[in-house]
Amino acid sequence: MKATIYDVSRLSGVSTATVSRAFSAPGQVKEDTRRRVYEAASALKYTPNAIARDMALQRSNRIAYLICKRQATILDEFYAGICEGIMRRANALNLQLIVSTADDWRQMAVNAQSKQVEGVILGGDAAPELVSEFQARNTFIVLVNNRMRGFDLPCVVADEREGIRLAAQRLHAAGHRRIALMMGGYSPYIVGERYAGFIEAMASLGLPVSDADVTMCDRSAASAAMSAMKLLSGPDRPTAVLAVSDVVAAGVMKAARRLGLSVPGQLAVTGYDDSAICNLLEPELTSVHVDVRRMGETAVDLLRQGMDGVQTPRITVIPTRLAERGTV
Amino acid sequence: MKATIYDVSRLSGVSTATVSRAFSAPGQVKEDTRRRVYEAASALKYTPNAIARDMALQRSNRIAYLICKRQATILDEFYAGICEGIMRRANALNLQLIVSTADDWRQMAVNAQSKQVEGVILGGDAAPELVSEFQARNTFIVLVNNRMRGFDLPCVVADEREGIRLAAQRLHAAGHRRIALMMGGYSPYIVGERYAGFIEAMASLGLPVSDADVTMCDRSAASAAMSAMKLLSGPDRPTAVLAVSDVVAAGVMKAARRLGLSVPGQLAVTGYDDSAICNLLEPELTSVHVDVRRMGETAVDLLRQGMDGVQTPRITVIPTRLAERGTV
DNA sequence: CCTTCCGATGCAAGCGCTTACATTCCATGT
DNA sequence: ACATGGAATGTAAGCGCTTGCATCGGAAGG
Repeated sequence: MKATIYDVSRLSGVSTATVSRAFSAPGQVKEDTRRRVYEAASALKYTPNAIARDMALQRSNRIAYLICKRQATILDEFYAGICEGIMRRANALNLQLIVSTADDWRQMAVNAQSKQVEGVILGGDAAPELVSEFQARNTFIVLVNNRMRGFDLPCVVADEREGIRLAAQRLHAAGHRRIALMMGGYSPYIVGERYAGFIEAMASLGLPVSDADVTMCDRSAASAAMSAMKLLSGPDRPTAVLAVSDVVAAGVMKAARRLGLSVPGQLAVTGYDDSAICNLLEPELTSVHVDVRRMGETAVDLLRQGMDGVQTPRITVIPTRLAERGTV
Repeated sequence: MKATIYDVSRLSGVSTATVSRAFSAPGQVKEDTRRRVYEAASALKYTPNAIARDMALQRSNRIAYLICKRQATILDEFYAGICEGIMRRANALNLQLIVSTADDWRQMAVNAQSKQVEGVILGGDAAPELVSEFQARNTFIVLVNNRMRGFDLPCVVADEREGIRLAAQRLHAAGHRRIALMMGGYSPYIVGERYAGFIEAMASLGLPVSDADVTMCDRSAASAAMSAMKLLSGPDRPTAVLAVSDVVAAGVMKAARRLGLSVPGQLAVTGYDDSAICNLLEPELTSVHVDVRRMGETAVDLLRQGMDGVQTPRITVIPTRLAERGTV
């Protein structure tokens, strides 16, 4: 039913080899012949069969993006952004992309092989076993938004410390001296970096950090609001909160409203991710911006290069900046 | 390098045909033989090569999800939800999924063929030419969140009218008699349905609809806020606003705050989509819930069946319900 | 006019799997 | 002991493409 290279060959009166070359190496075919082939092809509505091509070339051009985080999926704007970047780049580079969340990674590692996946992008924090599994099947790996010690893998991460530093600096510039950190619900790597960034920034600003001012909560706004209530209801409360995500920041703002604290008047807040909700909150949320799409694109580029045997940098850092709005 | 069916065949001492059967039709192979085959396979870390299989079987098991909406992508929570459902189901049914946004659909239609795409899910409002293009290549099509007259295509849509009706009813039950509708920025189909739903609902509640109470705005919160300012600042203002999306609702709430109107005290608001932001707004937003994931899953099921030649229903309606929170 | 050489083309062998058809095996029935 | 049939297995021909190598044709050089 669908036209094959044979049909084109017959109609144009040249061999299949020539037809093949006319498409994949036009330079090797005489102008005139090439034109005849193209005519025949379009008359037959012929398009090369990518599957057969892959089969013959012994490659699959397939990559996978695994989101390794409990209940974090494409619905999470952050991962969606990365995914968006990955998709775009994959399409552009003619790579098949398989996206999967982590819940079934055990099995994923297996049919990653059967699906002939040549490279895999691991988002969130991947289990070391998973990594070994892929390495054993010598599938090329790129980490995104994570780093793993013990494994020498290329990774692309945001400049977390810088992001936090920018936020802290901004708060300091606005006159805040007592700055609290609210974090939690993220991967060890992220939590680690942001915490370290906070400590560094506070030190360089010459501000003390009290243990009471570093609070853990989970990633929901409700949980954040609860923790924030506790943090903010004391008499000697911080005047600014540096939240680990926009959702947490939203929780903090809820708590502030409940306690009758005006934002930014009596309490300044910064978020992280610069997600869509920043513009919806009242006042609009100042937040650390990361170009997630670029992270995704970079990851694919790295993967592509790695698969092609090109040497790639171990660590690619995507810059962060502060998107200033109304909460400071 | 990678073990093939031949290697397994040799090691286990049976023919490749038997190995093949041991994997794809275990019932046809004697218990004992099957075990030998499996042992050999796992010794060689063999996994069937899906590409070769597809090639032999003359099918690709590839489908595509095209988001046909300017600047709406996976970043839009709504589409992300559908996409999530599609991915899950596609993975479960062992289908390759290609996700692409609409900007390059022209070319997409072409390499959809070369990539051997067997079926395509069209999200948002697709161009009729696109549809014809696919039909010409006889690629099976399923529409999601849209319907197209002139084409007899299976589609899965949410029960928009019911959703609007539920919201209107709820507002009515809370004593509101002057209910405004704020909409815009969506596809003709969605706008049409929701508008019709509004008119229907108001009629059945015995409430009059004044033209002044139906406002158009685009999909951003800022635009919505502006329109809402106008709508709400007159002396004879509506007491409730039924917004076409959560973002628009957020804009309305902003306007209300700016005008000093308390929500829900002096103004009730309902949103649509029941997205993550509902819980972040203050007060939390009452919104129409749609099981988008199920929409995606259903679309894949429909596609699968269609590709298999099974007769499928023309229209699948996913029920909607009202997620009640604090803005009514 | 006849080599020489190179660009253009054709030939045919795979790539790893499935499957129709042929063959072999073995448990029955007689 | 032997015919018989169904179950288990083997044989080999594809699926649509690429590509190393062989072949051909014509321009350039002698």
